[in-house]
Amino acid sequence: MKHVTIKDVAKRLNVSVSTVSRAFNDKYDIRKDTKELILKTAKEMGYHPNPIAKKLSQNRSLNIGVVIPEIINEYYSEVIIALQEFLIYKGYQVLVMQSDENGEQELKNVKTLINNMVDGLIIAPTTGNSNMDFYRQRINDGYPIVFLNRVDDSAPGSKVIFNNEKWSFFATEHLIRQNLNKIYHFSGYLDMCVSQERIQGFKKAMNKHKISKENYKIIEAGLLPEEGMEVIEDLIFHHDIPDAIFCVNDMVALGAIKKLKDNGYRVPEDVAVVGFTETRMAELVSPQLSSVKQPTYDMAKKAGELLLRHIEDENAPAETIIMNGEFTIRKSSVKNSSAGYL
Amino acid sequence: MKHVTIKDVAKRLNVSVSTVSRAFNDKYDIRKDTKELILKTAKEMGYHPNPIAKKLSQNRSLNIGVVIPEIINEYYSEVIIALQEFLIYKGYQVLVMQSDENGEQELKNVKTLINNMVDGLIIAPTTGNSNMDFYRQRINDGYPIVFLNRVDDSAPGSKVIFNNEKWSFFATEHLIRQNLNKIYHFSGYLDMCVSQERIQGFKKAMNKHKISKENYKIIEAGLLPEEGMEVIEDLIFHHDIPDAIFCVNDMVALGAIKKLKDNGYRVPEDVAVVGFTETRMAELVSPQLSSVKQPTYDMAKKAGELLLRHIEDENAPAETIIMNGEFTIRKSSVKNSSAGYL
DNA sequence: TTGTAAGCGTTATCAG
DNA sequence: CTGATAACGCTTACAA
Repeated sequence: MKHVTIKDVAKRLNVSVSTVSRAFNDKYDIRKDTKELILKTAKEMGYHPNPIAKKLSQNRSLNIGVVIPEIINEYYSEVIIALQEFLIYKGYQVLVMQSDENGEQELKNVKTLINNMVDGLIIAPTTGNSNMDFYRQRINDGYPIVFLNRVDDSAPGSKVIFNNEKWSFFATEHLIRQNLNKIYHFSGYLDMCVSQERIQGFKKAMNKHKISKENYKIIEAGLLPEEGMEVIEDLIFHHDIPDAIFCVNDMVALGAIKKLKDNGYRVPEDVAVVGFTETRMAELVSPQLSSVKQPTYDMAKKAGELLLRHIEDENAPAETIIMNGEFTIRKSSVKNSSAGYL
Repeated sequence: MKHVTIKDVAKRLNVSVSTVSRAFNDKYDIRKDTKELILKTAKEMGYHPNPIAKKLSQNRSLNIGVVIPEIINEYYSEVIIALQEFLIYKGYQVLVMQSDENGEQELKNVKTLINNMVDGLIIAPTTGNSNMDFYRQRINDGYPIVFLNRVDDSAPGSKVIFNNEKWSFFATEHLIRQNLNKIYHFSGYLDMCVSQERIQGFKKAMNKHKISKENYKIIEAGLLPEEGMEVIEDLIFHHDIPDAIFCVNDMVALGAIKKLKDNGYRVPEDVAVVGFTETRMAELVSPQLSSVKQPTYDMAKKAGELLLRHIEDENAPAETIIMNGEFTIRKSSVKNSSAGYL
């Protein structure tokens, strides 16, 4: 099973390898009929240019590395789909590696990809953003990196992020406007900037509506359903059930709803619940889950575009793109549906 | 930002490139202290062997291609995680491409990966298995390919598959044993072998228990929640609601449950429902969903092992590994919990 | 328009 | 044990 090489084709046609090479890269002058002949026989012989050799000689790989915190997460699945669609169309391969929400693994992934000569990286950092110094260095060295989500304004270089604060604010206001008394926020891990931003939005809404501190709470939950459940169990244990809960994401919200129901609380009648980062499940559960939807696909694509710009032009300026979303109100958060919120 | 190369290191230490190369590949003789010196200075200089060059000169890429039908699916997320874990540990990179449940895209993906000189492929074919002839050819040519899921016994080469028929049979029997009268199966796309196998298991259970044909039905739904919903709507429209439904997967089951509830049917009291291929959601919804669990992680890992065997030994015999699972009974399928099924 | 030959960063063969 | 040097398959000045 030998690979057919450029030499074989050249020999067969009694031309030089450069001619064959040129036939495959139309930026050089070459007579039209020789080109066609070469392309035709090459095809017959089953010749495919060897990308590895190409990479070596061109010193670029046409590969883009994508590093995500975890793959078992609809959000990042969608990111990968979007990135792949766009980048393959642009002639790049997409190499995906996942860090399992672990900073060290993330650094390993990034190094592996850099060693494999990816032309650029799109990174959604893990909780804690522990490798920012390393990234800052690379970016200063001129290595094309674009961050997606999971970083804030202060991150170096280009990035595409979601306006978490704003939409967290809206989601919270929706609860406040129903005159609910006690509103709790189940936040993500506190060392994630995304969590912090959502917390800020929550607080801002509380301040704007002059809700006193006794009437709201911010509780660190996490990102998983189990973590939402645990917090609820804890609250039940302390007889401290709020009128509404705004959760850092849908998974935590679904966990919370499950445990509430298991314990005889009705959603939304007893406790209204709102999620974030709409998953496919939001519409499938009952009650259907109110949630903030991010333009995941567009965000990823934007990140891809930005990255290509950096790859193609060393001096392209760093850009920060902040995107907005949508808040979809469904049953889980509307206590009194006659009030016109649905 | 020039890459430091083996030459730079050699020059710095006044040794030859081969010596440096040898220092990094311990299969050759080299004096211990020179080796250590080389390694040390190489590190200082920030040298990393360039995998691309390595690939070119060794004529292998240390890359494995993985082609999956869709990524926005927990099952395949888990597959990727497992494969990555195992293969990275073995010194390989994992390139993932998704076919979006489209045979042509799948073929493109496979060709791209082959052109990129992956050392082998793990493929979970899309619905219809339309590219089997192409794969058969490659396999005959000696190209290492292992199929995962989505194929049946008849597929060429090595494969790791799930015993769908058997576990579909068990799940169906669980419903029959509750003396439910009318049991319907919401199947996957009929041109998927996985669907066919699950249908076979369902039928086998019906035959064994001598259920007459008027009392069961097999309805093609698909793989998505929406498709489960549609079928339910149709049944409601025809006043044809069964006592139990066995669904091809959890997503269809969740869709079905949702629509049933929306229309005032209670699950499991009115209609018992069973899913397949346990997702994280199975435990989160109410009622919790009975489902068959596949050993996804192990299946993927096995596929990885098989592939490496083929890569390392051209003459390794093709193997077919059929794996078994677990059936977890939860509330959604137990009409009378006092009967001891829970 | 085409050919020659150097180079991309490694490994591997063969002398020494 | 170490050094030259020819591959690996392709691109790209430079010549012709």
